[in-house]
Amino acid sequence: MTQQDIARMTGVSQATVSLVLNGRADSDVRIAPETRARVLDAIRSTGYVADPIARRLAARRNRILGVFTYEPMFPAGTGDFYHPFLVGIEEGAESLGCDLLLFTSAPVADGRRRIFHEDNRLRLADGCVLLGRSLDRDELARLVAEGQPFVSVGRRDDAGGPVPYVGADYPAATAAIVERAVAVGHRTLAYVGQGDHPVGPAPQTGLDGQDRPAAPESHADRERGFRAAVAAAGVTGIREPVEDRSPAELLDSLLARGVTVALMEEYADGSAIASVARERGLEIPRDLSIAALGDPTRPAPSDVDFTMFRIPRRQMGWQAVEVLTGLIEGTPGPEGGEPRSAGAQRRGRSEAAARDGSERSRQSPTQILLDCEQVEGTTLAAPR
Amino acid sequence: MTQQDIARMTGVSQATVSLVLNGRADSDVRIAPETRARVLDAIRSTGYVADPIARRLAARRNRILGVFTYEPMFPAGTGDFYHPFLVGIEEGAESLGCDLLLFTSAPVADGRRRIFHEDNRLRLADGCVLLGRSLDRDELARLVAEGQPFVSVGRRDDAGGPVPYVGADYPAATAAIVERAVAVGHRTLAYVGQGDHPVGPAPQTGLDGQDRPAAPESHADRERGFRAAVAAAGVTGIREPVEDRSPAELLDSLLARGVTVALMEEYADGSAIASVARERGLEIPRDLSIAALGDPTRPAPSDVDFTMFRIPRRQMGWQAVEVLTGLIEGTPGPEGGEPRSAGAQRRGRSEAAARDGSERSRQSPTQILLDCEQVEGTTLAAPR
DNA sequence: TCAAGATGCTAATGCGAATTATCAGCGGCA
DNA sequence: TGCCGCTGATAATTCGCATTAGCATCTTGA
Repeated sequence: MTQQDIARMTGVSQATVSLVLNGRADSDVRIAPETRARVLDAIRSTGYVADPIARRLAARRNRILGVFTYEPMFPAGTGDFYHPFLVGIEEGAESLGCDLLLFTSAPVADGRRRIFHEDNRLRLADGCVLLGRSLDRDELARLVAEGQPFVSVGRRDDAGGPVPYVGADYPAATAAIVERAVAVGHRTLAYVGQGDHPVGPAPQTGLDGQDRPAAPESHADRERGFRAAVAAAGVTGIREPVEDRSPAELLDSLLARGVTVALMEEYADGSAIASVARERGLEIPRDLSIAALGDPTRPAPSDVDFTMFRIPRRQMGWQAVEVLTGLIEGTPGPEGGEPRSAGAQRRGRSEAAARDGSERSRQSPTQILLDCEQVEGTTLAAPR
Repeated sequence: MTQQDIARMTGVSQATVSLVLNGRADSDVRIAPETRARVLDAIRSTGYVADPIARRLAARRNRILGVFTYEPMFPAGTGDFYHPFLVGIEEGAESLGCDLLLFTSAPVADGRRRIFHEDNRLRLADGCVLLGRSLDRDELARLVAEGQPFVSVGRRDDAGGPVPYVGADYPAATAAIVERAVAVGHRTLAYVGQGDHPVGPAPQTGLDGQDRPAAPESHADRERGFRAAVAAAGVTGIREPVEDRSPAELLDSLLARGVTVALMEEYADGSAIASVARERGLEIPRDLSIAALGDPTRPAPSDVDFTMFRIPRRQMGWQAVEVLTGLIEGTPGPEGGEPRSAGAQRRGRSEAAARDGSERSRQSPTQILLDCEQVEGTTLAAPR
């Protein structure tokens, strides 16, 4: 079944079938209503549908959004951390009438999937959503350089150009926790997380050579928010690394240094500390306050009602799709214009609440930070 | 970047570039080694990759597998019931070097997504995996009729022809539970599930008119296994519907009828019964045994260690992909042969353990039932 | 009555690759 | 010399659809 077949059936030309199919009714394209009806009838009766592949080849657009994840898409080990992002992405795609292409074919090299490889299939999609704790800088740079439309879920430092993203406002959310802690009387706070990289207000792009992998932006942002808030409040901020130490050792160190509240980069580490503390007969908000800086990335027991903030993961996914389609539309299509396909009419476009500042221009912003939801919880109280 | 560009750069024709790219070395296609090298160099230095779309148009194959779900793909309400299937599907696709296309663009009509609709995008993929408790018969029939390569995750009755599927062996798993119950002394067993449809050994295709929707195969299969096992053991099998009754009413009915063990079609209903029973001071294995016939489909408390069986969801997903690729390869491609694309070489094909009987022919089976894993649990004991 | 516009549709072309038929050059052999 | 066979590469075609220039035919208006 091709347009040619339909054309023969109805005694018109293939071009006419295409025009009718796409509901073209411009002034320079005229089809008699009865002809149109005849063709439509034939289309309906045969159940013909245009071959999306051929369509894409000719029209340069697909209504397919790619999704690339560095980790497996449906992971077993991350406690469904990625799941909410996908929910949001799916919602976004659905409301826009797009299909989602998961790049499961990307081969794994050096323990992670690679976007670019021989037989790269990126171009199958109109654009691409990137998911993962830390994205490869070089690949990111190449995407930017090639002008491939893409969006990262999660803020990313520039990579040879601004990287479009929809991220969570970790600095603000972390600062808010700090402020809450200070408000109830804490004066010695610890930031407990991976590594102990120097963190400045600016993205730390391998100025010092890229030998040591930088902390993922999501971590660096939290720490930055921590430092700023601590400085602003004039209290003591301590940095505690988690690697290579048992929860018990970590707890010892915290107590030894006089820390009264620990801000945990990773929820699961918070659980571990809490559990060790309990074993020692310590009581959690009383002897040591703990706050988690986000949802668990690794599976963690949920018996403790942590003081924390929640990452708006679902919304991030859905807004990422918004931004992406914006980018795609900005990219010149067939002749620098909007694609005309009738089926491609956007349905249910929402007014993506862009918070990144004023609506400075007609153009929608490509870098968005969303607020995190503060959770009261019961693990933060006045220090003894 | 097109093959044409590469061709100009190296002073050869587009055809030559294509031949080199695809590593063609047949006897009727000869390229001088040095020419080949020159072209390959150019390809590498420019980072050129063939446009998958154009490739598909010409070669008629994609390495894209479609995934269609009747419910939202990443649902919030099903307690991640579908998640393991997707994990398996992703694994399968990855090992085969295929991408996954989620048909999120399928519009919803009458409360469910439809496969067939104007502007159908099924053909984007080489084949399609179907996911969902109950698939639409008509759509299934149409898929069969059109010869579209597809596989259902979960057994399906014929629909105008055999439906390829990878399902769980519910009859056997349910029968095993019955046997375990009988072995410890139960004589009056209840099957508690939706509806109360007559169930025969054969698929009940609307002989009686399709007015009343048939039970989904997954339910019918369990019930069939139940009836058969009960009959074989010579004990009493009772049918209890769950709809329109509170767990309390259901419990009353079970006890009134002298049931000593309840086999719960749906895990969550088992939880509900157990909790009501406890509230009344009944003890669960002692006063009433309960077994769940599969993993929870709806979110359910997991505090009870149910006697049950587990659906091999992940494996089902991954085997479905296996079956699907088998079907796709069976379907004649360009000229009834195997596609030649160099990139399309299958990697990591496994010996899909087909249990559906002997290897009767070269052709791999398209209807597979996998064993469920029996879980001992603590909710089945001898009756008082 | 005739140019000027509408109207309705089609031929032709291109998208980027795969594939096939064909062609030019070159030894070797009779 | 002329024919054959072999090598290496290319022109041409195809896939199914979108798009545009343009060709008839039919109305108008003056």
